[in-house]
Amino acid sequence: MGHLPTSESSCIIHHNCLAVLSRHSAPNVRSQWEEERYPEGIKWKFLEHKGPVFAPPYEPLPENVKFYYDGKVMKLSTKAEEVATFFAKMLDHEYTTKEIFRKNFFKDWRKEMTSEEKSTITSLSKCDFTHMSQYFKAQTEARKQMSKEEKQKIKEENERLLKEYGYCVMDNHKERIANFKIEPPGLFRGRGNHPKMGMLKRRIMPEDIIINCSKDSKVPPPPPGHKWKEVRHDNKVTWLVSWTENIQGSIKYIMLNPSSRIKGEKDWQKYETARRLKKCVDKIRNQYREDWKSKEMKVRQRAVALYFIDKLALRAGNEKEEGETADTVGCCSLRVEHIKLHPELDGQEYVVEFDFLGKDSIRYYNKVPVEKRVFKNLQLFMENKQPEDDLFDRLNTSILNKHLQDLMEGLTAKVFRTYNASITLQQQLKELTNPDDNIPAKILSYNRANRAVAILCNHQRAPPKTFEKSMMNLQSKIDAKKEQLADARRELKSAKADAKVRRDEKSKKAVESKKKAVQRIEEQLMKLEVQATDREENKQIALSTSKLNYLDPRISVAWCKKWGIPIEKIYNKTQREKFAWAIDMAEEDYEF
DNA sequence: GACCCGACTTAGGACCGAAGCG
DNA sequence: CGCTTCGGTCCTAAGTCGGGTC
Repeated sequence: MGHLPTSESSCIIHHNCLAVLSRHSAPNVRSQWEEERYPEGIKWKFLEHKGPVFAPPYEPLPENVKFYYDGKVMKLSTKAEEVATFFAKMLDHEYTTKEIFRKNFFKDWRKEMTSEEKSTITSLSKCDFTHMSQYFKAQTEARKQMSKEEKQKIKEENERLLKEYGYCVMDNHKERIANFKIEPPGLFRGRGNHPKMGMLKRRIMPEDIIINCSKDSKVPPPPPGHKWKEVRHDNKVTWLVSWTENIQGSIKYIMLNPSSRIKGEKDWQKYETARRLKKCVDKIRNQYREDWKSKEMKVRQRAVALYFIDKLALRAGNEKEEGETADTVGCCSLRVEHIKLHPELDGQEYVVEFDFLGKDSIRYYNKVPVEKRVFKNLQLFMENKQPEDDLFDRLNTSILNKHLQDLMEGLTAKVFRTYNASITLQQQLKELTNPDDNIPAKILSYNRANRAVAILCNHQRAPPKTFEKSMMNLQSKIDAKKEQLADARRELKSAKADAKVRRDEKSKKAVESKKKAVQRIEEQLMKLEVQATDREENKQIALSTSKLNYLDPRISVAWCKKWGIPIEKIYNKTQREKFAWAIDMAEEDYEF
């Protein structure tokens, strides 16, 4: 295998290049630099990789694992059996009880059956997968029980695969690939109420695969007996491998890891755009407030939508094809049924109550007081409409983004999310960091600032399955600690009384040690209570998404430098790799 | 301007090994 | 030591947005 360097050292160079540039440069210098290296949309000059790793082939079940139809044992053809195992593996999941899931699955399963199977198996409810399911559970159990040596062997095999296929060379750099393994076949599980749940996600073959690499590279060979769909040499894109998936008909890609030069630069660029927005956001805000009064309905709708995007960090909200995906919306696709207007609510005037499902079917629920003009406009937009009608019927993301482009080069709806997230972090850090705090307390403040952003962006998570239980465990620990404290206090009291009577050194010492014990227990109790609050506050909030995608890492790096916090306390290894550019370039006085 | 497609970013959940705790 | 909890990684779905076509 030709050009892949074995040394890691070649990776280091590019971060320093970024750092050197950034210290002296205004944001636009960078694009000049980029233009020097890559004229008009060229992403690389050299690209070589080993191609994808395919999912392991299907291994038929052992003879003794039975499938039953209508109470009778039935031996399935290999293809039908494979699809049946997908269902059997999900039997415990409530998915498999859902009407749509079952219907979609059964339809696709039947396509894999032989004609005899098809004529026999006519009802999913007569299928009994429990024996298969038990077998897989036993397998999982067996895997857990594996010896250290066996586990080590698997680990080594994975490392070998990573070493062989997990890297590529792009323009003199050895780079880590993000997802070099092809997605295995299985049953599609959409998020939320997805109309396609349960459909068969088919096995991807070399014949489905488009390879992208440079002409002067060593083209990866397809597996023996197979051919690639196509080999192309397109240096205007960053992907190495692509294929078309069969559920939505969309294209999937193999691309580089976030630590790569190409991703890092893009990330940097994203934050630079957000910083440019910072410079003109006041002007833009004044503008959209003016537009609330416009004679043109289209302009008013645009201005109200933009206000929501800015104030509430809503997503743009592209139109979606009905029936193809879960019914979710963003700002421009809000419908009348998603908001309620309250002229007065809980002592506040002009409150808008939002209730809709956003990306990933995550609920957005918020009651927001808005300015009178916005409120009146919303009333106007809703006049003579049905609940299922679009709130902004004269607006879509393309109109909005074209307008934004006129306000600032490179401005789109999502830049507001990046801008507001980053500026919020910066403000919150300033506000919450207490210089006298020790390091753990400062980190707590950091997490609080992070949390403020996560709430703004509505980054939620399902409460961990064991949340209630673990909360109860924690509570009983707290209760136990309280009792312990009460005991310790009683002991202290009696020791004091004792010392008063005896007046000797020994009893004085006893008092001192009891005092210390009380203090220690008080501290432990406080720690537990802080932990409980923290956990409760974090119950439904996911911090990682904003940390990874919305917060300019230079803010965090600067904060760490300023307060002497080791960067490792804020970013783990993966995150440090992704944000290497920022760690290199940000000084303690960095301002977003 | 509606529609479609391609390329890319953003997203939450499953899983698993390590750390923490009694 | 055995249990629970935590944190990191992997996985892949679901968005955004620009460009092309008609």
